Amino acid sequence: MSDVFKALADPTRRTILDELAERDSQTLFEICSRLAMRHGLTSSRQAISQHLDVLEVAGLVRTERRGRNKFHVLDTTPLRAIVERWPIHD
Amino acid sequence: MSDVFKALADPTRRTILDELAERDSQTLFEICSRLAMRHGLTSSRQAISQHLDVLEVAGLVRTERRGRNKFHVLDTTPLRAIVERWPIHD
DNA sequence: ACGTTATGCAAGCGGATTCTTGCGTGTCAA
DNA sequence: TTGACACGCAAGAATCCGCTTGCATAACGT
Repeated sequence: MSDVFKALADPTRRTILDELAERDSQTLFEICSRLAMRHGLTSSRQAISQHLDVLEVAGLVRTERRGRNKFHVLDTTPLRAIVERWPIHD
Repeated sequence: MSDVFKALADPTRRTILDELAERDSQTLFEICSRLAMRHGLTSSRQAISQHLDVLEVAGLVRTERRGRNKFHVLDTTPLRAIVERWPIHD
């Protein structure tokens, strides 16, 4: 549970989630280039790879290997616990 | 926006939000003693005071001074943006 | 088989965070 | 007015995070 909040605490990781929300099932290289093109991020491949590890441990990203590629898919179910923990009033 | 996630990244701060969700409008001393009694936390008064500052900057806690007391109330409206940013499927 | 491509692993550096420590300020009660 | 109480401020130490750097591994094309 703590992993989810720590994962969301970094702006680069939140942008990665945005990118995966737009286009699901991307490889690391796709994510790197699209982050640079569309979101103006200049992070290196290794940095983004480490961010994806954090997101995967938090359960916000699931992965699937095919050959030498690793595809990443968004999983927002851990976010449900946030809303259930502290009810939102109007 | 980033302040909200950073505030939620710390387990002590999340416990403070839990405590304020149970019993709203508490002073710093009330929060300190109830965190120790009911949640088993051993943080000092200054540490909790700094945590409350972080939560207030994030907009998750609002405060009101009366005399020498400062009352803290929970505000969950910043959490709405989280759910709206990445839609939750079933 | 060989080079290229996509990714993994791990040590180290710099900056941010958390907590402590000590003192300062304003408020209340007697 | 005096002392006790609730809280604020700020500097230092220890720890944590994100990033870089360099090398390693495995799959694909030719």
